[in-house]
Amino acid sequence: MVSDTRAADTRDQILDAAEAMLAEHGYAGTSLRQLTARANVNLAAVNYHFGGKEGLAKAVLERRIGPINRERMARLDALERPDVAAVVRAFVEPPLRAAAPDTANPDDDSPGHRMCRMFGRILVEQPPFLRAFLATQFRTVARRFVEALTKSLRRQPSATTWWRLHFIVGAMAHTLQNASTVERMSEGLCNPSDVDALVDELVAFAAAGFAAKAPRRRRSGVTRR
Amino acid sequence: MVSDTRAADTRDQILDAAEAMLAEHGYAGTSLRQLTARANVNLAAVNYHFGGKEGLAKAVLERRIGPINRERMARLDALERPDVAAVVRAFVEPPLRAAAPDTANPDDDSPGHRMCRMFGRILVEQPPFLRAFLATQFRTVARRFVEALTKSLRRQPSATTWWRLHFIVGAMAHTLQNASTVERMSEGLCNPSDVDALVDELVAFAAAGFAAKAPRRRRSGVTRR
DNA sequence: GTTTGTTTCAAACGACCGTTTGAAAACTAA
DNA sequence: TTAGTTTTCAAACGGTCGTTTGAAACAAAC
Repeated sequence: MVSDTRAADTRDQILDAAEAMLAEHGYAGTSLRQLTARANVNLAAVNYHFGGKEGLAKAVLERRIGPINRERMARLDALERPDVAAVVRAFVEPPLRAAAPDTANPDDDSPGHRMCRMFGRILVEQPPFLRAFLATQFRTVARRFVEALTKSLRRQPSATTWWRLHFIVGAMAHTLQNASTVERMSEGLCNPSDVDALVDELVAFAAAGFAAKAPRRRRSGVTRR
Repeated sequence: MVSDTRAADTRDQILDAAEAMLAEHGYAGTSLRQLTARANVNLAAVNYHFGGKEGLAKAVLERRIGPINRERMARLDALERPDVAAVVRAFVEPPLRAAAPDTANPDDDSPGHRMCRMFGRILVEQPPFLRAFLATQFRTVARRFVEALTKSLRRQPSATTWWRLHFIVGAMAHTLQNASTVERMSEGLCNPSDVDALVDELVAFAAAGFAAKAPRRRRSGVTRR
């Protein structure tokens, strides 16, 4: 055992650079050569510390997902009377909030922004080797929130419940990934940097959507499998 | 001018193969060699017909986005009394519906499924060179729907309106891309192949979210730029 | 048949990819 | 200092990438 800072330093530099590049170019679009150059680290360090590109991606995710999911759980547990909006907020706020931890110096390359874009990106890209990993990371959280949401509405878990949680994840991921798009299209009306407002918007939208009456089941047409 | 079918055939074979591979591996993850092998076409044909990989990607998108956006507009125009749900449906149904054009033979590799996954994938990946292209393709549609939605609620266009349209796009894109995830996590409760049900779910969710009371504006914290 | 223009094809180009290697360097513990 | 371990580094490996090239195959016009 060696209490060395060299290794930890390069590990962190690699993780930070990887987060930035995954946010911008995705997994397939990120090369270890650009990455290590940016991190001022030798190319072989990635394989030495993380075993390869896939291991690096997992480590990047692990470093962020854990704390966020723990905070989600904590917020959920802390709710005394959990109405829909509160549960939705417990679900969407931790990841969105992590986007702007640095209110004093909020620029586009702040760690929070990078982390957020990386998160949104990976959530939708889902390289094959990450599917299992992501599933284990999110399964229990998803279950608990589906439970809490159905209970808050005094309903039974159903396909509608799962669909709606899925929609919320999609809205969040797309927002994290493409915040600048909405700003451009709305010609500045929307300001993605105002995280408070963004969280309020998403919570209001998602809570109302979640509380909506479930669509009546059609006489189903084709049902495969 | 030569009225030849050779050229048109290889063009279409390339486009079909590209659609399938973009759906599965995204832009950066798709190689022209695998692509041309799958299309039974010479490697150089891509550069000959489309000028390169980027030109091919644009052509793949152009072939699908045009019809879908035209149908969105047509449906919007056809609404006599456009309430929120109807407008939302006019927006989300054409792309989702295009996922299952072949009810007689609906398997996972149907053109609709492939197209849909490609669409969802590109919408969130947004390779840099496509950003301008996508913006022009969607700007007018987005404007018209924001108009229609605000009118249906007798409101003024606001940041909230744009945010919510953005959320809907995100929910849709994420669903197109990760339909299998929700099926797995819900342990079969959700069946992404039942497009009718899926459209109803998304419309109910999105319409309710859109009609919700706008969140009251906080005393804003940081407002950058 | 010859000519002209279009489309296909095999081969190669240079560049970049992720990974491996073996030695040098840095550090710890004795 | 010495021995042993951990970490860095330059170099190279085998492959795949997108693109280019020049000749062959093809269709139509003369």
